[in-house]
Amino acid sequence: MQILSVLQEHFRQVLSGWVEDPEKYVQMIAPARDSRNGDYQANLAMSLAKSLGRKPQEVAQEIVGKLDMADMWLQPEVAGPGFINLRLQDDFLASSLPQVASGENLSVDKCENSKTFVIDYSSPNVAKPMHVGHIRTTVIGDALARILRFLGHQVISDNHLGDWGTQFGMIIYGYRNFRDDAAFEQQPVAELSRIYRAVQAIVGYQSALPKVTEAEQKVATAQKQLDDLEANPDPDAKAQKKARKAALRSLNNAKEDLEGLQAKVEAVSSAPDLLELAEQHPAIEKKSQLETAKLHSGDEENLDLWKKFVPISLQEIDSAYERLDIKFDHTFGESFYHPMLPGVVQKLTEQGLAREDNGAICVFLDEFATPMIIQKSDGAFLYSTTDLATIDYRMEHFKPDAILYVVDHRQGEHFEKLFAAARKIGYEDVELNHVSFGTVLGKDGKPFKTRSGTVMGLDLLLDEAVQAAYSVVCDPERLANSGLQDLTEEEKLHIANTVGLGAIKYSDLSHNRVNDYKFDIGEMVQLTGDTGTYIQYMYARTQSIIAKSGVDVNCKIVADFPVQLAEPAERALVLQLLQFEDALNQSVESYYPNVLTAYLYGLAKQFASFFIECRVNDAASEELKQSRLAICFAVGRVLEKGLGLLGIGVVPRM
RNA sequence: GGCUCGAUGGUGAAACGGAAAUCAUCUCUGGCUUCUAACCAGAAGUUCCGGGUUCGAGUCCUGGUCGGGCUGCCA
Repeated sequence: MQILSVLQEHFRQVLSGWVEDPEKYVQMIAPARDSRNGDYQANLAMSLAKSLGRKPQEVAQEIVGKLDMADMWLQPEVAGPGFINLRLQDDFLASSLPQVASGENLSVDKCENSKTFVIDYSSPNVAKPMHVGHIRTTVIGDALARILRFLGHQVISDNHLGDWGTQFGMIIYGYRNFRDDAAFEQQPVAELSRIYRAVQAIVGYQSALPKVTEAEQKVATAQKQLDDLEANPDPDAKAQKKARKAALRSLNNAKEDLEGLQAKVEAVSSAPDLLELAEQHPAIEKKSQLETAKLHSGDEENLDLWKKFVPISLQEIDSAYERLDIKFDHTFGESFYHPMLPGVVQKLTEQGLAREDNGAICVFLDEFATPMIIQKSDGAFLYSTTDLATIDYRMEHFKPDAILYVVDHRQGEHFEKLFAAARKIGYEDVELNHVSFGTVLGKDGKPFKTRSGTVMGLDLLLDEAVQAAYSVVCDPERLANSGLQDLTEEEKLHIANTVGLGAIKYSDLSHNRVNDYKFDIGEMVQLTGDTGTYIQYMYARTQSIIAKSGVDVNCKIVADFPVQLAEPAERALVLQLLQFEDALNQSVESYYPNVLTAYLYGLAKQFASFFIECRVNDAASEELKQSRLAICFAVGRVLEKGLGLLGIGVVPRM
């Protein structure tokens, strides 16, 4: 049940007919941050008093006097400047636990106004290797889809594959000119990947090579400027400082540019086979672009190659999804929308929403200085064109209330323009939301991205996480100390897999998505701290206690166990269990999965306190033992379900 | 230049405008050897700086500083 909404309803009844905007005040009720201030707190009396011109404490008292909530609450208390502190009755908590322990949906109600969501996430480029950057969109999108579904919403997940991009020109060119037939026969995925990387490296090499000298000069110039500045400082100290800073900055920029170029050159010049190819195939970028253009204009040979390559690349992508347990309802890639693009441009032009400017077809938007270009001067369409076609398609076929785009924050402006254009077209009722997220950084704080072709492929990354999990969780000494020496190697591998993959997902989801975050596998699999591993471990402990109880604990039996809340740790734990639904709702309100991870971590920690303070299997009485078993069982269910909604599995022993 | 996002103990993070800023981690001290010690207690802050709004500001507004991103034909 949603305790918060029940509580808000009590206040709504008191406030309506008394104040103008009761909703505004009802929103000021929240779970107490500190248990010393009750279970929930209403912080509305202060601001209400202000608008009424009365004393806050007096107003708080009056509200408390009018509240009728003896059903499940203790008498509210007014504290401090006018806080109303609310505490649930122990009887209510105790009698509600069986619903969590036995109820089909863990006492979570299906929401009343179910909405239809289209969630657009993951969207890898076919034929480009997947890497760490794809994890965030995939994991966040998947978690949102699962949570919204569990709450009773209709969710359509759509993987907007990049299957029509310029990478195909590169692969087609490479395939024609330097494929290894035997390799392609045996391992087509690997061979295509090799071809793609080779062409990409050569493109980088050929474009970087002529720029190196210039970049070196820029570094020298910047260095000289800085030296001059230090030799002849500006008499004005402040101006000098500013000028020096600017000079230092441009020097650093120049150095970074140069290093980037050198890395690209180095990547090829240090590999004799690539160097040879680079010399045999000058202007490979241009040639690749021609192949792409041919493909897009319907050239049959290239189209045949495309049809041959796409399923091969998809195999690799699908195996990653399988490992991560990710499923989509639809996978409409860019190629799916390609035939609709001329129509989109034509329609917008006819409606007067788009017009030609400098050879390109643009949609001008009042809020933006630059237009959204929907057709290039060479006639080619862009990402924005495809996105508009996609909105058309989704609105027509899915009739959604909301479309969520789980895409990194660099595309913020693109989506703002896209949404503005969509509204102009007439899609005004649908919620269009860019669920943006920050960059994944390496341990050094720099973007965890490809520098000179040294990409950490997704598969390797997952392997590494599983391995790290194995060494932490399956450490022989630990297993011996924990009574787990009987685990077979197969079981250990299963545990490491669940823990390793869970660790990556949890780490990603537990960070506020708008911030950048550092990707550190070692940290993620730690058994202490705010990690998925810790929560999985606490789950295993609930199961371990149940297994040792000698009682066949299951949903049906637990429903009849009497619940006692003698210890503070028991009460706090049960309260937390009943707040699961509140946490889920808050989590999807603005699409922040870290709200749910924080809840689960809190629950796990609360269970750890309970574990220390409340003996279960040698409790003072049989009734107390049953009560505590019911609590353990409910905690296990909520942890399992909560992690499950994040796409993370559990194991009974670890 | 314009737009935009960020800055919180040494490190990494959390906090619908609410009370005394919450956790983890490192280091140090002290505890158990009890259903898995993966635990418990103690030691760290001018929430980047200045103004403002508010009964109340890490949170909102404004001006700086620093950093990331975007900025007409990439996605």
